[in-house]
Amino acid sequence: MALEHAILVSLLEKPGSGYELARRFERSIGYFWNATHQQIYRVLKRMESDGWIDVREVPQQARPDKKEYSVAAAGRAALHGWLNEPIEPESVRHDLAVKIRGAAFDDPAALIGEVDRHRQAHTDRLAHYLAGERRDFTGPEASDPPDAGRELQHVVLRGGIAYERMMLAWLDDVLATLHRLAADR
Amino acid sequence: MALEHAILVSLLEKPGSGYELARRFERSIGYFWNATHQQIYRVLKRMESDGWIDVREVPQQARPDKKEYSVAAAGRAALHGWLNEPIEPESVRHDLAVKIRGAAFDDPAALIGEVDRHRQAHTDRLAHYLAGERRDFTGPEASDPPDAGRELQHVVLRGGIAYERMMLAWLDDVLATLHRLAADR
DNA sequence: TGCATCATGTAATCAGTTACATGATTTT
DNA sequence: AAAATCATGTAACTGATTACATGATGCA
Repeated sequence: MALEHAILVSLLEKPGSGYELARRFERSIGYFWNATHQQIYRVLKRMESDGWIDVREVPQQARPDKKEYSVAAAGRAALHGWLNEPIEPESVRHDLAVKIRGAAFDDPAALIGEVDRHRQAHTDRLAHYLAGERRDFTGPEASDPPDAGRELQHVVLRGGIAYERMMLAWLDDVLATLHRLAADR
Repeated sequence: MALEHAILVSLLEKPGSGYELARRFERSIGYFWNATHQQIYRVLKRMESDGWIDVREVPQQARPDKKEYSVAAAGRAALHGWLNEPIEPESVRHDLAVKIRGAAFDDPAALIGEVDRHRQAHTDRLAHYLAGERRDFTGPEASDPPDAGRELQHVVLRGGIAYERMMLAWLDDVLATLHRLAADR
């Protein structure tokens, strides 16, 4: 399990409340890791009682108070342990691939709309990533010594960009195949 | 949930036992959907009691008897329903991406070995896919009318190939970044 | 007045993983 | 003699999803 670790990394990058973490998981981090607020609150509670994170009550005006979490020494140690422990190259779950193979036993043409929707979603994500890259990773080049955090965030973002581009190309391939099957029969 | 549906598709492509399904999930299908035998046996039982699949006891010589499952009318209907119901473009979980960002708060160089291991795993998978493509999708071209099942299986396989190629290129990018950070500091 | 945002949670259920369990045959 | 393959399952636990619940402020 690694939701704990994803939270640790996010809190090391910037301390924040459960609510803020949930929003980060919806946006940036959420593209390679997702979690709902219910899940996050539960895990934060466990992490706190395990001494991985510290809490600080932050009173706010015109807003409910929030609990700001930050990483404690034990949390850093836990992250260190996890980083030095091998993980399995993840086996993905591509629902869409199952649907495509399933379409052989149904109407392939009926899938076109669905694939189009996915294509649109990936187009949007790609645009979102590229905007983020332009915002955060252009301008003042490599400081010396280089900022490791910045470099590493950038390489992860480049991964997201490569993934979306690959998906778009593949979805075009899928659409061409579906159209071909719909045409000649 | 879609394990049921993945099983339906697999059984439509070819009826088989729980054990055989588990093996298919390890090999071909397992690259875009994974499931253990325990999970599969449980789901098969539920699907059977829901009337989605039929069972046939197959006695074998020199081997334990097996239960061969095949898709019933209700199962086909369930698949049809699922195919015509939109699914969310999946949010993936990239543990490795979390580790890479986490390395900013630890030693980036320590991650090199791990990333190398992943690179090797993806190289192996790519080779496996390409071998499968050569075996199953070369030779006698487009029959007329084309075999929809074959075409759709091929386009899914092309997706797997594109994914592995993208990952290899990205992991090279990651390795270059890690080496750079390890060198100048 | 109604909806969105900020902020936190509980409870129930469902899905997935790990461990345990059995037993024959075939291959090294 | 030991390990791998074929074949099926149960039990316990952990993780994830969905539904329910509350309550203030600010905007249209």
